[in-house]
Amino acid sequence: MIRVLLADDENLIRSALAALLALEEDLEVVAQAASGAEALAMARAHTPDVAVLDLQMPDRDGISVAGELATVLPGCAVVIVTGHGRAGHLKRALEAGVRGFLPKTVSAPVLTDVVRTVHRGGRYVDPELAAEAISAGDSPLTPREADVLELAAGGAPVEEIAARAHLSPGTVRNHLSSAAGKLGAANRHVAVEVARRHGWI
Amino acid sequence: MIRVLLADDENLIRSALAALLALEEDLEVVAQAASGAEALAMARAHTPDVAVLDLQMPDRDGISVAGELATVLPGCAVVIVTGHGRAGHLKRALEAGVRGFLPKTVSAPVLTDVVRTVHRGGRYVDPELAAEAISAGDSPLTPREADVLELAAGGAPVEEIAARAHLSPGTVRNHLSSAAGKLGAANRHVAVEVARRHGWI
DNA sequence: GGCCCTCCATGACAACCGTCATGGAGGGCC
DNA sequence: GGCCCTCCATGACGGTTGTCATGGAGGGCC
Repeated sequence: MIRVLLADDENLIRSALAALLALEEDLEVVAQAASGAEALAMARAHTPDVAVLDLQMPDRDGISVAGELATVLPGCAVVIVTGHGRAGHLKRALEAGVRGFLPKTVSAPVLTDVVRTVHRGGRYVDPELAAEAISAGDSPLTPREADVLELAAGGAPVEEIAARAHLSPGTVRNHLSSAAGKLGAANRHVAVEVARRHGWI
Repeated sequence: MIRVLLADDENLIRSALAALLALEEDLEVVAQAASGAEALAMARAHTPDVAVLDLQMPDRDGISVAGELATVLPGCAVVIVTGHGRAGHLKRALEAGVRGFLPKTVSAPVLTDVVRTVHRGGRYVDPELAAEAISAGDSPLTPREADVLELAAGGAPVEEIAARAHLSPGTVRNHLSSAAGKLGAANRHVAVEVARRHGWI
């Protein structure tokens, strides 16, 4: 019997996934959590074999939870499930020791199979996402460019970004321009979109 | 026995919800669909009693599907389920004849109860969302302002928006400025964010 | 009809943003 | 040390954007 921890902030989805996993005879959902912090607490309390984490949770993302889980409970394999599959997230997840990475578009049997696979010590990442991650490669943005672009994500004017980053407005414009050029974007706003789509910010 | 149609583009979530509903003795999932068009086709073929539709689907949103369903299959009650609950969407959904409206954060028993409620002819909207919709009120944007703001959503330059809307660039700027003013936004990009958050575009 | 209101459309002006050229700071390599 | 490279920072220039004042079109109301 594989003991599973399930974490997702959307109660309906979490309950539904629990119902789905419970249909399998060799799987048992021993704990559920609605946030990253709760997931860690539940993991300590119930020592599950496999943790299935949603990527997006209100307090912290599933990847940082996975990273902490790797030190707290090394024997527990982690599977990340996400609505929007971004190549950058996959890369960060694998660096954090995640053993399975799936978009929510996969069919139900895939999830149960992946839970079994990672429990046996195997790995699984969605083939389409893997291809995208390989072709996309690393982020072309320098650290400052990524910082500034992130601050620009809310649509803030340049001067406000400059104040927050402790930079001259001219420097901010330059970083934004450089980032937009690297991302093939006509202006910083579409640059933000592109970077988000790739998981680079 | 209540015959249910389930539509959601994320296969995993759809399967999980199906498993959840199948646990209830008085509910039966008679058809599933991964897109709006498929949902309509399935509805014609299987004449379900209740349709549970995701708000966001690749081809068309759940509300437009609900509107068409109301004419094609008047006896079928519609429940909309959504990840991000926006007040504007709720309003549009009710105008389209939707009888139930839920965010995915609700607990599992709520969904099954709502399916039963709408099947009996009742209605249900999430209380928190209802309160937000009432306090938020109608969109303050004029039709043209909403059109132009929607075209600006991708970060396109003004001239491109003007070409698509068959307007002068000056007029486009004016509409954007007016919309931003009404929304309390410093520029059109945050205006887009605000309008999206309220479901006005 | 006459009046008022909102919405739509346009152009002028100032402020903002993207691009360029330039130079300093730090790390890898011979 | 000397060289080269990338990253970071700054200011000047031209195009784009946001704001304002203005006027026409259409609908509701007396």
